[in-house]
Amino acid sequence: MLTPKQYKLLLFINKTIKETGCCPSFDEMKDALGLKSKSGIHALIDALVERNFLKKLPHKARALEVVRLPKLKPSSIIAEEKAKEEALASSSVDIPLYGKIAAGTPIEAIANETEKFNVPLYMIRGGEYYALTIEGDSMVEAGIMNGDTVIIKKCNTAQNGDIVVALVDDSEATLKQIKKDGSDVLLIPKNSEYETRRLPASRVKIQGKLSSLIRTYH
Amino acid sequence: MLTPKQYKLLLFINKTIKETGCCPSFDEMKDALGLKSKSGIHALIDALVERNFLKKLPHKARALEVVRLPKLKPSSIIAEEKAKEEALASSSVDIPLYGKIAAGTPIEAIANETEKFNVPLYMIRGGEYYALTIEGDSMVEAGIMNGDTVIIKKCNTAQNGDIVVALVDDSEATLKQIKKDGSDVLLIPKNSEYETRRLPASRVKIQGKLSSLIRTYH
DNA sequence: TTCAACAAGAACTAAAGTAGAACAAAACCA
DNA sequence: TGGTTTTGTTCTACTTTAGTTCTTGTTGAA
Repeated sequence: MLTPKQYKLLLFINKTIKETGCCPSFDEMKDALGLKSKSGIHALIDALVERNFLKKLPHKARALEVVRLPKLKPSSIIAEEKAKEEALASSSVDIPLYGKIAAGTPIEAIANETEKFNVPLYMIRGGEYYALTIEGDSMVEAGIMNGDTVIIKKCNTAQNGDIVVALVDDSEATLKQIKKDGSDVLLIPKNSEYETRRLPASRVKIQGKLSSLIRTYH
Repeated sequence: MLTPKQYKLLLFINKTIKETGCCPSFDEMKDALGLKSKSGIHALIDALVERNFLKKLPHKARALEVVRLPKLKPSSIIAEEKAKEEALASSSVDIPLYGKIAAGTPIEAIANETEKFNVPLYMIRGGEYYALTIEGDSMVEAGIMNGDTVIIKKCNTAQNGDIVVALVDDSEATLKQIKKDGSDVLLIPKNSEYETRRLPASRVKIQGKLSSLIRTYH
């Protein structure tokens, strides 16, 4: 309907008339819009008259009349709609569920067509995440049970004691606690029936860090 | 009546005018529809003018006016909205977080002013739920660790072997596995260092059943 | 296949906005 | 009334923004 300048001017004219009772001069309008010449105001007014928002008496001073204003939605409604949209956007997100992990195929091999897993947004702040389903009981003493879903934050490095998704020899992915021991890496299961594996660091790639865990009881 | 694109564009124009008072430029419209060229916008606008949804002043900038809005939505738009609604509905809800549980105050005593805890909707189907934070290690062998958050489904009864929130003597709430033994009830911790308690059924009220568990690592 | 809708990009044209100045009409004030 | 001030009009020149037109494809449905 209107260009931004036209709209701004129309509002200014309307406001001035409402407040002072008489309409602003061209100079006042150019100051209000931050212009240095009033010729532009003239063009804007012509456009507003043409679009039937203003009436004017030619060659008369301060003889403008606002015919109508574009009807806006109340700003409260706009704010409400925005809040709704934000709530929708910020509630939760889908992250890929890459499949099961225990010992077996590396994650990237399963990473093609996968399910999505919906998690609350507060679980995933800053970074890229994916989900895995736990298979086996090698981490039960860390409270990670068979069938649990774990949320993994992608990363390449880890600190001693972190529980990570480790890829061994580019072929076998597993979730274990990691510790560095010189040039070796220890992959520590949290189950006394399993044994810690010691591997040269070159054979182990970290594919992510355990970020959270979700378990559902039937 | 209208193609999905035409419908979307018309809505966008209407929304922009209603919110800002001035109508969008071709470039803004192409961005809003995710196009890379504004020539497509031109065609869409022509179509909308032809169908008498829009009026325009040719060769004028931002000189569009919405004549009317369609009462019928293109079916693909309806489908899209449905999908969106479903996504929203299936995303998540807030349930009350009543506090910590271990041994101590009954839940209803803490139930007054509480935090909210946001969980994905698929975790809570049919029934009333609340959340608790686990304090202590009496259930570690069931994979329930100190600091975990558990989602509890309210109920009054349980089956043998369920993990429940049990209220003893109306004064002490605890999360334990439950088993019935004649007129007695067994409250079984899942930690060999703790002892099973045997209580007459009359002293034990069930306040909910363990439904799911959420753990966040630092 | 053929048609209509859609998409992209470029080339082109027109309008909007900016500025400065000159001038004419009106408003104002002794 | 006449002169002064205020105000509105018009013109040119230029830059930026916006709209139009064309060509070339793609896609999906009748």
